[in-house]
Amino acid sequence: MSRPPQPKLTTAEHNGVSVIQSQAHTAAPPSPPPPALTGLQQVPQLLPTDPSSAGGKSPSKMKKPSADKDSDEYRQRRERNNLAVKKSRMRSKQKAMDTQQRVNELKEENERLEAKIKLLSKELSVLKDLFLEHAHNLADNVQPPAGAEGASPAPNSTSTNGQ
Amino acid sequence: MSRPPQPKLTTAEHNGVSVIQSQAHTAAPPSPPPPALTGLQQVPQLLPTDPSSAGGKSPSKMKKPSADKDSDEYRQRRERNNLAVKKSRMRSKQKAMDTQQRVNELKEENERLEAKIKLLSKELSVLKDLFLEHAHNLADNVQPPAGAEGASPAPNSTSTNGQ
DNA sequence: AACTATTGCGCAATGC
DNA sequence: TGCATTGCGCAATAGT
Repeated sequence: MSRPPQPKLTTAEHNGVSVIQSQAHTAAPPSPPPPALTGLQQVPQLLPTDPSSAGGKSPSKMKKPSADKDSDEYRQRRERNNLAVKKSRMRSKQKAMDTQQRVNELKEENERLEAKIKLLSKELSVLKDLFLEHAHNLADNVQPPAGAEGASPAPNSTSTNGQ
Repeated sequence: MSRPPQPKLTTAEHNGVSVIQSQAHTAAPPSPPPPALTGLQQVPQLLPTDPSSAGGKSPSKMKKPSADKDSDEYRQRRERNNLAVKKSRMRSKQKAMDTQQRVNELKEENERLEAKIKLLSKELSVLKDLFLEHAHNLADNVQPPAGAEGASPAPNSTSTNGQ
């Protein structure tokens, strides 16, 4: 909502982005325009009041025969719009970049999560095995053979995880 | 006078994409262009050869003073470039959308993974608890009357334990 | 009704 | 040389 209600013409500096708005949109390309080359530029040269308008239909409509587009307000509006356009495009681009970045972040997180899953799965499987073993021991026999291997040496401390 | 751009309505039809290259790029937006509105168009009105060019260096260079932009090859090149531009922009936009979609997919996957992690964690915790319980039983060995958990050294001998 | 924000488009410079 | 990208301005339109 930060909309500077007052369109102060002149070098407008909205944010940190400097928008050098040259007076005429003669375009100010990054590289110095070759002075002797392509001295062409879009010369709007619009029609002041449409000379060949069909037979003056409803002649009462032009407040100012001399001001339709060739000056003043028109120019001002154009300039404002140009600024708006620039801003909008910048935003758009920024957004695209942000989205891309988000993809990267999400990808990373995904990997992390997957690793974690792997770990947990492993732990689970180990515990389960131990359990089964135990159950077997209990069920199979009741007498612990002296040197029974794989029996139940000692519950020991579980590996525990490292969450 | 020179209203050079006499863009003969070459209704250029390259592909399926109709590029109505009307006389002036008055733009032919999707919606029907108001016939009686905005009779303005960017009239390129370029400068023939820039009179103020530095001293006529290598004067021999203009094959046709009358053909620089107002016709032939120029127009063709423009048209091509316009197509290229359109294509490029379409691609760009498409890419942006794809990226956005990717974000959504990744987000979903993320949620899935997290759910899985939660599940595994729970399972693990259950098993661990069981284990601990068991360990206690074993450690306490013989049935503790009721609340003799302080410690019962009991050199034990793993035996006679009824679950 | 007046503005800004978006969007499609063409032009030209520049990057391969 | 030719297509691809990119910045830019114009105009139509959507959104407030």
